[in-house]
Amino acid sequence: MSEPEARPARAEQRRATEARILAAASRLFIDNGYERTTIRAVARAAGVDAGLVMHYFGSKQALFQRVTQASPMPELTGTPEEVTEQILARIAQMLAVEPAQSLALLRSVLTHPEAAEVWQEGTDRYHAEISHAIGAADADVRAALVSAVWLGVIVSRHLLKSPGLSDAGPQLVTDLLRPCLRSLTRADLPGTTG
Amino acid sequence: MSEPEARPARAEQRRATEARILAAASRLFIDNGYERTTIRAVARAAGVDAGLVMHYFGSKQALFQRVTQASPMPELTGTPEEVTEQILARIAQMLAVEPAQSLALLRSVLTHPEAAEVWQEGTDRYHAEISHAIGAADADVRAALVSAVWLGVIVSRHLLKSPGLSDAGPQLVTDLLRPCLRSLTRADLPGTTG
DNA sequence: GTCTATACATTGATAGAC
DNA sequence: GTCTATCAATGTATAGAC
Repeated sequence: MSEPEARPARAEQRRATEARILAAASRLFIDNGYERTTIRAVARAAGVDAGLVMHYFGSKQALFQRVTQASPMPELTGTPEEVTEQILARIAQMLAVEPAQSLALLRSVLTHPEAAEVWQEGTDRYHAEISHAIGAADADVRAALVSAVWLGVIVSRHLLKSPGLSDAGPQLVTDLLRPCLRSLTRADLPGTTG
Repeated sequence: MSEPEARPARAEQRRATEARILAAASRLFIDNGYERTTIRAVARAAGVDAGLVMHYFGSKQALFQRVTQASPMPELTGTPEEVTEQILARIAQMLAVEPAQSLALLRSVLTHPEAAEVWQEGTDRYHAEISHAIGAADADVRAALVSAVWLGVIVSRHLLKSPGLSDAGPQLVTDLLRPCLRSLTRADLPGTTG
């Protein structure tokens, strides 16, 4: 093998270009979804040629996977109350800063089959952990509802940009959401004082 | 004007064909969304030609509007408790039978700009009514959260077909959802007995 | 390592024959 | 009232020049 240190700039430049393409693709996938995001548009936004994008990532779907692949989430474990707080903390985090990978996936989850599949896999483990913490007969329904609430809040805020929710502070939102999620994760209903 | 009663079958056949096209379009828009639904596929499913679909509806977007135009919903009004029950009743109804117009719109709400616009208009009035019933300082955030929960539940059940939620009975779901929504529509938190 | 040129399929939409 | 033929545009993906 000849001098590997002779051309360190080559690999570095490649990584830089690749990063620019990924950033541009992420933005476009988040804003416009899978179908409406074209390779040409990604290339233009990244300041490169469309052929180069294909050369680096192979296909549009592969590029999408690279953008949406999320780091494995930490486990949800403990009592129902503890799990609820872990979920609330996670929601607060996703409200504070835009979760790029999740948003890119969520934007296309209703219209791109591959995105729906990845989403399913992710929520399956999620459901199992919540359901296990609840431990009631209808735990699976409750876990699904917790997941549905979480989905609705993130989608409404970041993607639909619902007025009144996109401006609200994470602290306020999680405070309002706490009793709501508590009622879902507690097997015994606290009773409605009506 | 010559005999208008001579050809009653003409108009009737046209209505029948139009109805078949609308039914096919509805199914495809619900299942695949706006982008992935092609005029050709609609025509094929309806057993007619693609040109005929264009001739009847003018454009793909016009066809989409015809499919997604919903009958105006009844007002939400009364005390927070009453409004909550009205929302729960509406959710129960949408869980029992597939709400075709809403689902066609919801499937594309994240990826089709026109769908997002129509959705916005619909939820604006919704928010105003809920917010008015709550009448607290953070009423707009609460109303947006109620809407987010509603969105998450319907999407999870009918579009994402979340296991554990797509099988559950409407009665069980609304019973589980009641304390959750109550906590959002009551300005005074009932307190978490932890 | 980057870009040009292009093949190939599919789309929405139009014009006109029957 | 229904269908055939076609247009113009756009998409992904590939081959090859620089």
